[in-house]
Amino acid sequence: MDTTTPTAGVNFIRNLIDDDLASGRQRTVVTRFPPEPNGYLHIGHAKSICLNFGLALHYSGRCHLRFDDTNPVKEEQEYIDAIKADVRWLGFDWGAHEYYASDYFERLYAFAERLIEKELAYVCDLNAEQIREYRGTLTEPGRESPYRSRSVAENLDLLRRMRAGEFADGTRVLRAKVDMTSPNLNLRDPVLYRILHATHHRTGDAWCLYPMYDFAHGQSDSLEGITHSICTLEFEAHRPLYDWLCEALEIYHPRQIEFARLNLTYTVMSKRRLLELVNERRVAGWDDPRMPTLSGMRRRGYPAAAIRTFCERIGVGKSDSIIDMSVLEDCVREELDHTVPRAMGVLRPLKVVITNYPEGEGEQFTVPNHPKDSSLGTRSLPFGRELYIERDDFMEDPPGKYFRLAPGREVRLRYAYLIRCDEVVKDPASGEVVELRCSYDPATGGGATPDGRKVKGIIHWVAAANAVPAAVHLYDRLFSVANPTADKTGDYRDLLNPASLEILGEALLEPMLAAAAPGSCFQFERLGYFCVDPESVSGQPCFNRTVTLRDSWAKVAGVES
RNA sequence: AGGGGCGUCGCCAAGCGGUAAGGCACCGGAUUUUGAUUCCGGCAUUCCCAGGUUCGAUCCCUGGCGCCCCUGCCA
Repeated sequence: MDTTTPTAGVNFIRNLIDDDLASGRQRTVVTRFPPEPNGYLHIGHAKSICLNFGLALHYSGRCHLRFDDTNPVKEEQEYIDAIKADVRWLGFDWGAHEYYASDYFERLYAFAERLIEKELAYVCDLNAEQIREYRGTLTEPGRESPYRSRSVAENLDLLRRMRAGEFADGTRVLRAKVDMTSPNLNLRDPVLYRILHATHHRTGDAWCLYPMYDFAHGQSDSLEGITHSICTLEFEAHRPLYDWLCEALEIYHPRQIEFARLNLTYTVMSKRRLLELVNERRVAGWDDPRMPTLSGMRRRGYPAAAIRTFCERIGVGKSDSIIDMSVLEDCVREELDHTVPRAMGVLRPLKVVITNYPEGEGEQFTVPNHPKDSSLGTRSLPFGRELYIERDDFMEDPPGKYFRLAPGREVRLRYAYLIRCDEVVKDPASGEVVELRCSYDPATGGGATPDGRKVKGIIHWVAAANAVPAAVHLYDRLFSVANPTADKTGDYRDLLNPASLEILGEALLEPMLAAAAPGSCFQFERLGYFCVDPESVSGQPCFNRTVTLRDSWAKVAGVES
């Protein structure tokens, strides 16, 4: 956590908690992260996780992991497993505090009977459509259900028979008796329980009656002694109901606090849409490196520490916002720059022959693995007469500020020699440049420049003799517009970036990279950060580009073209 | 004349009556065997608008304007 600025980590929620602690309203802080296991976690969840677990850490309290599993038709064990793995990977530990709303089903049911006994709930026989009609509209009050005044005995009998499975799905619900004329629609006798003859991933067929969010979430919070129940803005209108239920049930009453959910440019952040992308095969899966999911980012090579820094940096507020992707990328680069070893890799190879270098010979240069952190050690880099350089590092007719290789020009081969381009060999048929014939200055080995001559261009390279062939996946933004869901009349899927994935099959890497372990990350000098794909096989590695390096040349070149 | 919430630099975000923090982005410039990193410097006389209270208002009051959320037996 950044402690260099006095306001780091401070937000309105911290202020509210400080007040609660100072006034004696609370003595400790207990938060919870309450995912529904119906999809994979994304960076928006990371904001909530960092907030809730971060608060617990800051106040020496605790944070529970609670699965909000009240809708069996959408939830699966697969999601539970993935969510736990993601939270752990992000660096948080819920200890023994792993809970499930479904573990409270019996107690929740008892709460329902208590509400009926207090004449604050009733079984309603209206169907879904009728309930909607009776609810009224935003500007007109609703009407009371004809079943609203059933006796306690009848309600209890009906609810018990509902639980016993006597009635079909949709035929009856349990409703809270609040106020059908409330301007807050959530208070117009909200549904508390619905009949669902569905098998639950944890409770099996024990129940055919399942509580709604409003009758499960706050009650679970209460049972667990949550002091601050932090959720996103769309639940603000539910808070009066949250409060009403705690009062009606006369149970411990946590405080609900709402904050703005995270939005990021060039991506989408709803589980519904992410599920669509997965199901419609527009991406390779939940962990596709282009996805804003934690599993996707992990596969992409984003370090967990970078995501934590990001969540700290963006702050917590109540205004709808959309964070620029560059903020996240900056966090990723910062983390990787400090921690990751450098390597040489050529993505789009162009053959270079050093004509004055002795044939059949070679040498090894000992080079540092990190320019500033010597603790990362050194490695040996082979050099020889035949090399490969990046195609982008040669231009036959370069523009003004280009200072890489061109006919007659001299550049430094990083950590090796100065070379001059003497001749350009082209494919006679296509005119494509296929080889460069260069000469080197033997006095400039290992970076030396005895005569002090100024050579601005430094390019990366790989010796042909022992280059490792590799596949490289280049990832770019998933969508081609900053806010793909802004236009409500269009389909966000039409805005997918067709160039979000580019597969390079002919990259050549330095020998050391052949043995790189899956998941390990490197900076390919001058190109960006790359990590070994988890499904990569040894000897024929597959690298994912995590993020490019900042490229001020690209800006200049872009302006000139 | 439904209710709730929000409006401080291009994007986030501090600020809580005493005269606009910070980050990202952007623009310079220095160092550099990565056009990277690092480092220096620039970047809101102004806080949605209009009135009012006050010696003094981004912070208080009044009235506008704009955006978001709520009419699932989803969460």
